[in-house]
Amino acid sequence: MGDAVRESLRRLRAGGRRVTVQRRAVLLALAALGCAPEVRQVYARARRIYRRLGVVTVYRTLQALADEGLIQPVVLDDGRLRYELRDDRGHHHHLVCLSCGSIARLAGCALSPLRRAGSRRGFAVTAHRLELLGYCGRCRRSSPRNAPHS
Amino acid sequence: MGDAVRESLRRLRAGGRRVTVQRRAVLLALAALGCAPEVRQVYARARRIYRRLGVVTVYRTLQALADEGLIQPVVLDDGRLRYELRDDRGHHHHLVCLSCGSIARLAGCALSPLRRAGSRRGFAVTAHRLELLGYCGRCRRSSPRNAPHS
DNA sequence: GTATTTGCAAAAGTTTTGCACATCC
DNA sequence: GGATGTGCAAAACTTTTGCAAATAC
Repeated sequence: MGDAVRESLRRLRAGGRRVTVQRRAVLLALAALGCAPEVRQVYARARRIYRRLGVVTVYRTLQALADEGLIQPVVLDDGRLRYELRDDRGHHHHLVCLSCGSIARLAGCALSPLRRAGSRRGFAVTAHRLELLGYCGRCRRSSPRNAPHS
Repeated sequence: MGDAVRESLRRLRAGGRRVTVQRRAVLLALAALGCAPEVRQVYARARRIYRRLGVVTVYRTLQALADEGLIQPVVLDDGRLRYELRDDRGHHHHLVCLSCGSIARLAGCALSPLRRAGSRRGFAVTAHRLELLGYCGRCRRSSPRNAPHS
């Protein structure tokens, strides 16, 4: 089990929540899946770890983990619920490939001019969401596939 | 009827599509609603213009209008489908209030550093999506309400 | 032992599809 | 007249909720 998962379980317990096989499975699935998998993917993966897991439990577990601040909800174009593990590399955005749907991490965040634009209009910016859409290296080399991530 | 709506109808016809009461009603609703209303809001509003309108028609009309490039799909945190009229003021982002859910237009777009970051990784950025979340002027003045837009 | 968590079934939503009828051009 | 659109009902999905049984601590 990865250190990140072990640490999450510790913090879960510290938050007064119980550690169960189901929750461990969901965390392991999130760790294996990387950037912003959707609930159904998490469910499928976690079930390979604990066969008897139900979808409902996955929804509730993800909600609980988000409440504890251990995972981050992410919404992309398809509008489906996605979550990803928060790690010590901190805040980041995503590169979403329009051809194969792959999602990669993009460090860095140059939004100060936009935040200022918000302030000028009396709007206090406390968070933001940004995704860059386009074509990943692999798809640019081959002919683009027909299945955009939406 | 606004010029924007009249122009949209013209382009719709030019695209080989038919102009119907329903489509006119949907366009008028979009024009009245402004930034990124969700389908249900469009439906409610359009029905005030043409009583016998069905939701299904709204979904199909919005899809058709988007295919013609007359409206722009927008996805926010709640994951619901939203659309807004495209106008000649061009590309823009949104200021979304976490307290009252209001959505305002934010002109300007300073993303070149991020686009470059994408290119460095072999990713060709062709589009992006950005929302700034926070509290609008009205909500900052009063005590924030309990109903975030999600 | 007790509060928390799970799983099932069922509900609540949103969005899509099939098909007969209407309507635009 | 013929292709395009509409409306209804019903399906397909995703996400939420109620409740009895199971389980963590």
